Amino acid sequence: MNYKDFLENINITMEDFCRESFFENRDHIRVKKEATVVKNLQRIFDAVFKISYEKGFQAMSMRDLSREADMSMGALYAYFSSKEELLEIIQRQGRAIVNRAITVCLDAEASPDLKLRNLIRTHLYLSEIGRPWFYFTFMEAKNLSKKERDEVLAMESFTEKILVDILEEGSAKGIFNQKDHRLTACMIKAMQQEWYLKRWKYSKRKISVDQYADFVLEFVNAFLKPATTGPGKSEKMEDK
Amino acid sequence: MNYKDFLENINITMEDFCRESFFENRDHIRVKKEATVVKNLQRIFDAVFKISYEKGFQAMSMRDLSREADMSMGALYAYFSSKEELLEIIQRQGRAIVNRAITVCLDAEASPDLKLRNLIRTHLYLSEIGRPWFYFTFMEAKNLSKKERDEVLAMESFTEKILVDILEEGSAKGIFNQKDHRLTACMIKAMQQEWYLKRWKYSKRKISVDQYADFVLEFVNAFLKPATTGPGKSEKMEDK
DNA sequence: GTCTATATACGGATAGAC
DNA sequence: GTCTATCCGTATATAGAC
Repeated sequence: MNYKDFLENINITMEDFCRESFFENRDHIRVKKEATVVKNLQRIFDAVFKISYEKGFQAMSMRDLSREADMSMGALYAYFSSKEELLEIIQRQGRAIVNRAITVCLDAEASPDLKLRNLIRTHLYLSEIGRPWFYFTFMEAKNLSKKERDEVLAMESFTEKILVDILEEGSAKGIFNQKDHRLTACMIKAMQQEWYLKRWKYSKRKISVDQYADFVLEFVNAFLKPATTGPGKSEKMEDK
Repeated sequence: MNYKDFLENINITMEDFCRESFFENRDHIRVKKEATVVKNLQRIFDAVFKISYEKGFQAMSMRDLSREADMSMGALYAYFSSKEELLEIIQRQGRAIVNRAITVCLDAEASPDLKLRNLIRTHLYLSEIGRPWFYFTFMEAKNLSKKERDEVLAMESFTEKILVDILEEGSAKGIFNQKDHRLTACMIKAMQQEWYLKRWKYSKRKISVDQYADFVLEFVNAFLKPATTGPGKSEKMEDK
């Protein structure tokens, strides 16, 4: 699997994001025509991501947003009832999509090393498509209400747990080493986050998400390789 | 070296931080008595870190700060001329201290693997002492003026460069492998950042900074170990 | 040196015209 | 559905008393 394959299989665009947001929140959205809502939500969300990337969600005024999205204040408030609700809608919708994509990519039949490879790639590719959202969520999580913040933490635990389960399975089968699986999972997550938190750096250096993913996998596999004290299964747990 | 040794050798306390801030900014600080300034700066900075950790610097009002630091608005403004200046003072002072500590820990005589070990530990231990500052800087860098933001980026490049140099030296001497040193440096930095960005997680799990440092070193070393499959350097534990 | 009180601007949110 | 005009609270920053 590479990024191109991934894009062809999973089909998630900004438009899907907006359309789903519309269906999820249609009770609260005063405008009723789907096409209009989708079009405007797209402008709103793009503007939120852009301004938040530059100076943070808290520092973004509704007037900033109105200017960037090219809509009046009044029009904006037809789509959400408060700035906080806007934040929540974006967070919730993103979580739903990530959740779904991660769950779909898990294949109970595959071997642990394939599962791990698949999961790491999927997460990186997902964060490449939805980079603005991933960055936004990481930076703005602390501004959420307690209830919403707990959801973010639950998400973090959820993805970590999946990694740990795979590592344990591989460890039991002798494919991976017997080190601390939870810490290993944390390192993997740190490397995944690095990709969307420092994206500017990799853009500048022209490192593609595929190159990055390959490197992370190599890095992780070097650590996971079981101790090969004798002439046993010394190499290659590797690749498709 | 472990955290305890580090603490005994390097002596950096919050008070030092405040005293140096005073000397650096005495022109702009209306209060002149050192003891008073140091005491009050400490209250101010502690309060800034606390509130910013909870809701971010932008969302912190000067009234919040006044309440938390137990000083009046008027008193606060005797120590800085604007909220933005306050932010800059904190950022600058922290950078100066980190810079000094990193530079001091470099030992030109040591072997690359020792240098690397030393540098990774120093950075982790430093971020353990100055956790509030590290977290703060990461999260609030985007709120700085362009000039200050460039300083943060320069700092990032600086520490990355030191890592890359060590990796190259080790690589040349056959102690490390021949992989992409810049990407390796990025992975190391990502793992260092993980420590102060997700500190709550490790506190909850009772993982000490020493345990974390050991784990990171093990992780990194597994990757850096030169391929020793046989005579000659047949790399590739990898394919694709 | 520190306080209280206040100037002034800007924030989120809404009413009502079109 | 969208716009303009506006309400009103809260923000930063300062003046002047003590």
